[in-house]
Amino acid sequence: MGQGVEWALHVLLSLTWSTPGQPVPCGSLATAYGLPAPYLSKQLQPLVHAGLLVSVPGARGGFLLARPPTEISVMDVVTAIEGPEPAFRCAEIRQAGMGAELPRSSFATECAVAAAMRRADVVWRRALAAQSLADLAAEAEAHAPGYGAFVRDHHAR
Amino acid sequence: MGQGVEWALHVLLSLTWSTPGQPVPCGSLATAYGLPAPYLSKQLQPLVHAGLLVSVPGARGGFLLARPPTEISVMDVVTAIEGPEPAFRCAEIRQAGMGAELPRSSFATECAVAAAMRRADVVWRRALAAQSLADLAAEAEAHAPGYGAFVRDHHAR
DNA sequence: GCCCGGTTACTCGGATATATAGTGTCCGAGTCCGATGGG
DNA sequence: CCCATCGGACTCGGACACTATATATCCGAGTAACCGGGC
Repeated sequence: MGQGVEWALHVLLSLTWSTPGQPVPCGSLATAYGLPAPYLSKQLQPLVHAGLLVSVPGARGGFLLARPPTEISVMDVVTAIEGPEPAFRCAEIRQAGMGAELPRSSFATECAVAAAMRRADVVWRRALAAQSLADLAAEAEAHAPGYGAFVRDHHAR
Repeated sequence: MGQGVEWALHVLLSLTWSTPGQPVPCGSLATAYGLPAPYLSKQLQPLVHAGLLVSVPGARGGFLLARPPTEISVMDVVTAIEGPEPAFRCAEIRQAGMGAELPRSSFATECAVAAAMRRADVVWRRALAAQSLADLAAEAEAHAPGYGAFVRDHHAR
C-alpha cells in the first residue's frame, strides 16, 4: 500500500481541526508533516476527484473538507487513493491448463480461492468504513490533549 | 498484492487432493494451471522456507505438503509469500515538521491513523486465518463435484 | 541370482535481465488580493 | 472619500524523469532411479 494513504489521512485530520471555511494551502500542510509540497499536491488530487476535498484556487486558496468529518470514513480515503479494485485479483488460472478439459459448468460459481480472499477483503473494508475522520480526531485528541488546537494554530496565518 | 499468492493457493489445493506421499513436480503443477514452470518454481520457494511445503530433490521428486491441510490456513500462505509486515506502514510523519516542537510525551501512544489501519489489518488477518486449505478444498469440491479426483488424476503419472 | 558401481536423466535452488507501478520534481494556467489612479 | 482598473503574487493542476518492486527467465548443483558388469 502506498504511503499516499498515510499522508491523505493526516492531511484530512488537519483540515478537521482547522478553522471551518478557511482554506489551507498545500504548502502549509506539507511543512506540518515534513513532506515535499509538490508531491503532496499530486497525492491530494485524487481526493478532490473523489469529492472528499474541495480545492479553492487563487491567493488565500487551498483545500477544504467537502463534507463534515463524521461523513468521511477511512474507507473513502483508501478507495480514493488506492482505487476501488480489491487488493487480490483473481486471474482464473483454474480455467487454464488442465481446466480447459472440463465443461464450462464447472466454473459457474466463484473460484474458492478468490472467494476466500474476497471474504477477508470485505471484513477489511467494513472495518475501515466503520471509522470516520471524527473518530480518529477524537482518539488523537484523547491521547494528546491540545493537539487539535496546536494543529489549528499552525495552519492559521 | 502479487499474483504469487493465487498461484500458491491453487498449488497447495492440488497437493491437498494429490495422492499422499507422492511428490508432485513443479512442471506438473505448472501445466495444470498454464503457468511458466521456472517462475512458479521461484514462487514456491518461500513456501518451502516457511515450512508449508517440503521439497524432494532428485528423480521422481517434487513438492509435498509439510502439514495436514487442516493445519494450514490461508493466512499462513499469504504471510509466506507477501511477508509478515502489514500492508500499511506508519512512517510517523506526525513527529516530523511541526511535530518536532511538541514534547516526546505527545507521541507515547500509537498514531491514531496507524491504529485505525492496524485494526482493519487485524480483522483481515483473522478472516484469513479462520479458513484452512481443507475448507477451500471442500468448498471447491461442493461447487464442482469430482474436481478433486480430476486434479489427482492429472498429477498421477 | 545377487550385489555393487557408474551413468543418466530428472528435480530443485539461486543468480540474472526486463516491465511495471510507485515515487519525486518541475513548470504553466487560473484566480484572488492589494495598490493605484481617477472620478 | 469611493470606485474601477491594473499589476503582482500566490494557488492548484497536469505533464515530465527516476527509482524500487514485481515479473519473467535462465543455467548450475544435487539426488534418486536405472542399467550394466562383476561376484
